[in-house]
Amino acid sequence: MTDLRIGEVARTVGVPVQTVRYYERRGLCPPEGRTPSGYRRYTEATIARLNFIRHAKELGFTLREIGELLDLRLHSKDACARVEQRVEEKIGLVTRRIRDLTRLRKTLEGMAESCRNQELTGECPILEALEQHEDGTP
Amino acid sequence: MTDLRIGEVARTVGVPVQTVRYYERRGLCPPEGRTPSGYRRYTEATIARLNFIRHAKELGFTLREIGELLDLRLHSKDACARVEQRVEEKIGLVTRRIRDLTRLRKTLEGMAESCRNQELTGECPILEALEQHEDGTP
DNA sequence: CTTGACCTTGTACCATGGTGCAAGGTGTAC
DNA sequence: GTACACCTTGCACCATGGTACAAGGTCAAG
Repeated sequence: MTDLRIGEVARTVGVPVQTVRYYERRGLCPPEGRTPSGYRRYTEATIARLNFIRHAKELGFTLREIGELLDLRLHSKDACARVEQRVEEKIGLVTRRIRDLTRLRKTLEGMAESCRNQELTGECPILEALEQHEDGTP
Repeated sequence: MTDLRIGEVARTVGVPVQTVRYYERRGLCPPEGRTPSGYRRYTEATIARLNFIRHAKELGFTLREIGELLDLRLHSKDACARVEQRVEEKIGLVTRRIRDLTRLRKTLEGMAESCRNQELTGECPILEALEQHEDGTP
């Protein structure tokens, strides 16, 4: 299995090569090494990494957070116990997001339901629906 | 119930006044009106609105998306049916995020579990754990 | 009627996450 | 050896989401 150059990995995951280099500067996807002439060498692992980054970005994680998630993987050989603690932190973060999104979805579903039922009144209960959303960020 | 000035609402929700004005420029929180001398007038509703914005931002929504969510509320008097369609779209978006985050959490939980079990091997199964995350964005 | 806290507009600046372009080296194909 | 696609670095520019600052008006207290 020969290694890949930057253009190939970029094309595969669908990002510009500049973005790959930008992520490298941010420490998110270091190349495997360099060819004698200075070209960056990558493997399939980089493609998985870039797909993970793309995915995590859509979920609202910052590049910093994504880096931390990826570091859980990179440093894994060192100390499982220390890694585990950070994994638990991330689980907490993700759980909070899921809970908030679930709450938001519930509100939206209430709105849809209200819309369906009250077409006659002309006054959707939407105004109050979002008001419940005030507690927030524990 | 007298109305509020920008400093009061900003202090209440914990954002700088400039941010409130920025959100106004972005169409996210228009003032109720102006005093004769030109001060912006707000009500409690603005505070709910700003809290919603703060909250939604933490969930990874862009200001544009937040504006669309808030518009569902603003234009609600017009046409419930049209609103309902957009609400359903948002439900779809939120549902997809919840699903992806749930998947990520499952992966993280697997990582934590592996860490706990395999402290002897020195080789956490973290490297494979995230690989499953490749499908993605339907 | 001045002081101080607050408001106004306008403009400039910042960090994050890219995107593009110029100038030049590489590498294979003809 | 000369196209051509691809790579390199470096620097400039962009949008988003703010944040800060200057110059000036408002208003209640003393």
